[in-house]
Amino acid sequence: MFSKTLEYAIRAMIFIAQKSKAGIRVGIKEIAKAIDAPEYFIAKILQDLSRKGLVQSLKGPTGGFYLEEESSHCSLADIVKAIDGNKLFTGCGLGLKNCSEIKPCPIHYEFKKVREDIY
Amino acid sequence: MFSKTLEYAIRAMIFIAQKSKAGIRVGIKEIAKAIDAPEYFIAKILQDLSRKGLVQSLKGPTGGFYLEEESSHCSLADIVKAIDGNKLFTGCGLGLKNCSEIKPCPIHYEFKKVREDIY
DNA sequence: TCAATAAAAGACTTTTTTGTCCTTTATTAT
DNA sequence: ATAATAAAGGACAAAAAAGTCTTTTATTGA
Repeated sequence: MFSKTLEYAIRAMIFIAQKSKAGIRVGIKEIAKAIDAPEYFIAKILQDLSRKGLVQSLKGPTGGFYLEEESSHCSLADIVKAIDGNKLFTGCGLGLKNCSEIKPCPIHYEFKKVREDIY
Repeated sequence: MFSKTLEYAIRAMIFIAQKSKAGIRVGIKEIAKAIDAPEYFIAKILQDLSRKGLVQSLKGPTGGFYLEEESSHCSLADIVKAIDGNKLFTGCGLGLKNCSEIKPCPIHYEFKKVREDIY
């Protein structure tokens, strides 16, 4: 369903959100341990999400990752889109190029329901 | 959502089912062209599905792939399970090992609904 | 029986995803 | 100022997925 990268990203964002709500910034090591993900790998992922503005970070001692008020309303779909683009929400379930509402593939409407649920 | 292998598998199975309904066996080349998939790759996939009994095949001239009466009732979920195992239907949406009904992950119930829809 | 045909099987190569390490840059507290 | 800390960035390495090619085996029709 979701790629490893996306799984780690969602897990990390949830963890950071919880800590951030309590006013605490968390470092990569703590995050990696808490969500059971490879440290250097989740670091890369968070760097990416940070550049895209979904999470905030601060270098140096007492630094770490946290969510600004604005970022704390980020949805699961926002994370999916930041990591994998929105092919999950716009692409055909069978990967067909010319599938559309007018020319639907055999699973078009069922898949539409699934994708809307994820959203 | 689905891997390329799975996408091709589903597309091929649908195509074979249609042809088979008309009593026609179809060869790899025809399938590959019809579903727009790499010929040798879909060959591998169908060999696998053939071994697992989801599709039938016959070698030699006039040979090809087809569905027996029995196989023609195969569902999309059957194909998913044959290719990817049933991790999509039993695993946690966030990839957590210890997620369960008793100890659900943050998206457990939403994901359950999605997976049931796919099924 | 033999040549032609088409799937099965096995060995590959390429690309993508996943995971790791090392150096640089920014920040803090002393 | 400076030493310690922690994220950012870039360069790799390993594993998995996707794709290709060649040889073998089974079947058919002439």
